[in-house]
Amino acid sequence: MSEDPLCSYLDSLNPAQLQAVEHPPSIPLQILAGPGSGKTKVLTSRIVHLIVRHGISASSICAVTFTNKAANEMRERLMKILGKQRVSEVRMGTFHALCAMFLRKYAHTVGLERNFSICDTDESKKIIGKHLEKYKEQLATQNMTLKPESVLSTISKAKAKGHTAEQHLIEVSKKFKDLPVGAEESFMVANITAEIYEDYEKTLRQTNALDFDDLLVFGLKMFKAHEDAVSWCKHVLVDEFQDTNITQYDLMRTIGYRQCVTIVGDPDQSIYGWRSAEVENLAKMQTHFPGTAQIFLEQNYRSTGSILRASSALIAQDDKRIRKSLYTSHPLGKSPFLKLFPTETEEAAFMALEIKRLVALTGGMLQWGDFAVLLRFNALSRVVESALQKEGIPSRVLRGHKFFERLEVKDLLAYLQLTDNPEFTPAFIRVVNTPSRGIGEKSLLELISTAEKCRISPMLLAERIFDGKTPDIKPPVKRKIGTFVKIIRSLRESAEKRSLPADLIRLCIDLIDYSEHLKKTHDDWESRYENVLELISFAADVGDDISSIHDEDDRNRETPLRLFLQSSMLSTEGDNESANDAESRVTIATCHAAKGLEWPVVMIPSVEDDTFPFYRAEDREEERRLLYVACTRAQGLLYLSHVSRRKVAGDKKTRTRSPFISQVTNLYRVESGPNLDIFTEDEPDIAREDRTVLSQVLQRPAPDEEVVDQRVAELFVLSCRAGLY
DNA sequence: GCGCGTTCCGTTTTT
DNA sequence: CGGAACGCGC
Ligand SMILES: Nc1ncnc2c1ncn2[C@@H]1O[C@H](COP(=O)(O)OP(=O)(O)OP(=O)(O)O)[C@@H](O)[C@H]1O
Repeated sequence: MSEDPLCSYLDSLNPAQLQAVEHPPSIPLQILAGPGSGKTKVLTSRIVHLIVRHGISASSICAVTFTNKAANEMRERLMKILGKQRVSEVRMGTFHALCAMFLRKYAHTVGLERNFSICDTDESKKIIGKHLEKYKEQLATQNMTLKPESVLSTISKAKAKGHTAEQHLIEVSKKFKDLPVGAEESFMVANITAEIYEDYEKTLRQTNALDFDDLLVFGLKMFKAHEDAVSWCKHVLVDEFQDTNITQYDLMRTIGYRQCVTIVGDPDQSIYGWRSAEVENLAKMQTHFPGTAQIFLEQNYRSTGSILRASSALIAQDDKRIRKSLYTSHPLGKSPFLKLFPTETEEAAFMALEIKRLVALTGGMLQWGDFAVLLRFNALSRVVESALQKEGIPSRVLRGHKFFERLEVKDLLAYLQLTDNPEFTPAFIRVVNTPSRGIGEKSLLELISTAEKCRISPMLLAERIFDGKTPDIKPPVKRKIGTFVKIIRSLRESAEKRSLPADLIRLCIDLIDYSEHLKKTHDDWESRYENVLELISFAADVGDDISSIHDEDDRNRETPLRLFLQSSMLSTEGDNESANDAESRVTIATCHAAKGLEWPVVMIPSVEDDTFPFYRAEDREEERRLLYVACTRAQGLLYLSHVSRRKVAGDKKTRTRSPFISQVTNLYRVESGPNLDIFTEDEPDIAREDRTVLSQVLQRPAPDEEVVDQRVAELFVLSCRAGLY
């Protein structure tokens, strides 16, 4: 074995993994394998191999990850082998981030301004809601209503297939060509939706904005139209390929035009069908890339035998799936725990106490950060959070992009968006009267319609009124709008001097006296102000090296503000959290957010019917796969629980155990004896040999038995006291 | 135009 | 039960 990481990166790979890493770069490759088989590890090693063995320059490699977090982790792993400089040259990120990055540079090739804003789902809904008003009466004649989110979802699905508004309209008329009797209403809805799609696009273009799907659609257009945008690319690698949609697939094809592509994926882990992901892309790749090779990895390195056995039994119930072999050389370990509790309160309390018990029984081999509670949806986190808090266990809740959706964060972001892109009217509407300046609905509507008549943006109109270049509008606003214009101009001036985003936020807070505004308008201003501070610290952490294309020419570099706004729209909470922070707290997250991650101990509450599968789920099998993904995040111990009665939407509902689990236990009851039960109801008593198994699976030193005794005694004393008072 | 009280509604999953 | 939307009175 060599000490030099540039030589030893192949050493820890098994034969199949090695074969995948060394596979000829010019032959398209699919690495298909179950959870924990080292797919991501192989992808990372392959990048190193392409660079050091095949002499492909780092800047010619495009690595697509599913989340920003995954990109950061991969970057960190690569850093240890390749060094900071070279890693920063690899074009790495999500499809969305990569597209955004290149669209800044080549905006003109697809008719965009370089300072385009990214419109989030909330703003999109508002835009659609506005357009929807026109169709209210028409809908009312049929006693129908149409929700903005359903329109947006249709539009999003169309964009995921690469359909423009016009194409979508054609699709609609095709679909309804032989109008079935009784389908008049859905035809009307489809038509109205198609018309709104057109209106919505117009608004986005007018406001110099792209929505999330547009990043992909315009990115694809740009890569196709402008050869310079793709000619740098000598190899494309895509992680979590089973969850790509058609537009993303086309992006891969376009960027990987040299046919040098490597993808990794696992059909059993496809859980984003609801977002138009298509597993079929795997088969499609075989036809579009002739000679595509497949490599299967069958050894799981992550989990104990019994966790893998239970998970495999679970996914095996999906009878449409292709069977796959997956084994582990790890010991069996403790059977996954499956238990019923009366209500969610007892369930959560159990998890908290069990975490404490395990920390003691493992003599500190397990810390808070080694535990994850994985949920079907965010709302389930409430009880868990408070139960952990009550026991003094530190935790962090990964709420995806929700942090950036809080009103105090959105307010400040809107000021900055408007600073960067005065045409981004959604931001103008949000903040022109925040804090109150006496510009209410009437004035606002008047501003917007006047601006439309003059064919300029409301922001520019406001500036012109303030400058006296344009007459004031009906309810006079010149005085009131003056403060606002001055604020935006100060921010703009500072941004042009390439001020740091954190400083710009502080400046903004000062200029609008935002803390005062929060105090006046919200009782919970304290926690809201904490979010403001968190936004500042997020801004301080955004490095410009990772989110922009390196360019010697300073004039071609994006302003720090623009890069910050982009990452705030594209990143999720905890994306760039330090390992330190993650280590000291229990993680609470959704199963979706847990994709690709692993923890020594995983707990999944509410494994009930109507949760798994979720009662409104369109695709039942996808729900099963979701539970499978969650279970396979566990390395050493897995806990599933369900309750008899759960408070849902205010009233108590009777709940039953998830059918996915019942199917498995029924099967095993027939086939095996009681001791071979795939799940157990008994709380695992952690003895010395169990600690040994854990230390083996986690590759950590086993604790000193004396330390264990001491920690257990401490816990006993503490819990006796708690019992007394 | 603003602030407060009321009702009503309905709980996915995310870039 | 908790948040967003609405409506009423100032
Ligand atoms: N050859 C190996 N030797 C030792 N450990 C390995 C090996 N390959 C992978 N591992 C370990 O197994 C775990 C899972 O690896 P990785 O995350 O790459 O799997 P994966 O296939 O991407 O999983 P998933 O599909 O669940 O995302 C990691 O902790 C990794 O370090």
